[in-house]
Amino acid sequence: MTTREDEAGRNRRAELLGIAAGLFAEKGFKNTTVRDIADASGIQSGSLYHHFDSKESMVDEILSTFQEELFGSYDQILDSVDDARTKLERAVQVSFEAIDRHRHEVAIFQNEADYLGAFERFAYLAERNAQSRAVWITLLDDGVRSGALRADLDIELTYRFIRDTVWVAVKWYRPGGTLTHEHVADQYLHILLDGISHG
Amino acid sequence: MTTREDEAGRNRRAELLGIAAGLFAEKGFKNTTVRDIADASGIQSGSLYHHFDSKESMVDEILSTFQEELFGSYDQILDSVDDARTKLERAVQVSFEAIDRHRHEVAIFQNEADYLGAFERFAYLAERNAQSRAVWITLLDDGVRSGALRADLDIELTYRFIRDTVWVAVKWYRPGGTLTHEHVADQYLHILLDGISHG
DNA sequence: ATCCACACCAAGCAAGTGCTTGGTAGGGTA
DNA sequence: TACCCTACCAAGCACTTGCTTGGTGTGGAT
Repeated sequence: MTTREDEAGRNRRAELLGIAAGLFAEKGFKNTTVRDIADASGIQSGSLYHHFDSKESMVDEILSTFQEELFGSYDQILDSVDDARTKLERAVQVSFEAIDRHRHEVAIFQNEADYLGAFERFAYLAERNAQSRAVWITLLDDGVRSGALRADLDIELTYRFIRDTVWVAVKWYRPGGTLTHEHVADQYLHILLDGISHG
Repeated sequence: MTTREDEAGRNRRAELLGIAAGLFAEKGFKNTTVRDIADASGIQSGSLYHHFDSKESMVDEILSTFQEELFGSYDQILDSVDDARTKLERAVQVSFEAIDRHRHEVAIFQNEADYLGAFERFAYLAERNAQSRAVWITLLDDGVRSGALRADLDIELTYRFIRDTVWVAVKWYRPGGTLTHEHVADQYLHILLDGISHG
């Protein structure tokens, strides 16, 4: 009942969720057993059910918490007064930052969205997907309209290429390695905006 | 023993493998049960073991057969007398063609390479990965050396971006839809080579 | 007519799955 | 002291998993 106890409880929850997120990202949701999570946490599998209703509710909490934060960042960009090109650049940068700071969550979303999306409980995943598409399409449309981007772009395909290439980086990017997420974002924007061909 | 029986046997094998590939691609290898495959094939789960040793040997056959074909195509490109830019374009085109013709196989490789690669039996997956990297790095190096590509490219990052964006298209590309794989390859090469920014 | 290989079925086993149950040690509260 | 709450354990239940076993019907060859 006291504040101290609540905090202790929350910390333990967060700790267990972090361990679960790492396993879900590495091995997949279905392929990670409750016993795996318990072993990695140093407790018995049954004890997890003191903190969580089910394995499903663990991913649920992991994904929804992360997405709330991510889309908050996107909204800030859309609401800003920057020009179209700057907004596009910031959206790419924010995405690579998310990969840097929340790689487990990003990986889980990338790998499990299709499977989990089939359950009613995870219907919000499809909504977030549509929301994400809306963000990028808006940025690209504004870019073309303002003259910052080529007028002959296939917007839909361009959106898919950006989305895919950004998020799939979670498969190889490792924070603390030789590459910073800022550097990766810069290089990617250079390729995306200017191409790789000479002149 | 006769040729006719062999052919019938092989056709049935291929048919069952095709069904299995579709399920593995859609639901994941571990997440697809032997009973799922049997149900989709209209037989009992035990009957699959008349044709195959194990579930593992099914993916094995699916992946190794596909990779043999794909890398044959890459080798043809490397051995050709085309200039560097043409080779790069053809490699991209061949990859999108593979997505068009073997989407299940591509999807399985993309999704399961990490998991399966941990087993000795699938060590060849890591080798193929290295081989693929060698192909792209060669193409990019030649491109820079010949002046077709920008000299300031981060080759390693560029390779990752190309690889990721090409193969991840298997997640949304559907043969027989409004987009042909040739169109997608063209658009992608346009973005990759010239960028999306105006002028 | 007999044989036989092939493709399949019906039943079930051992291991692993998510989750439940009844209980306990320990620290804070009244 | 008596009480309660939190975080955990030990055991196990119902179900699913990959795979095995012994058997059956059928079509072609002899």
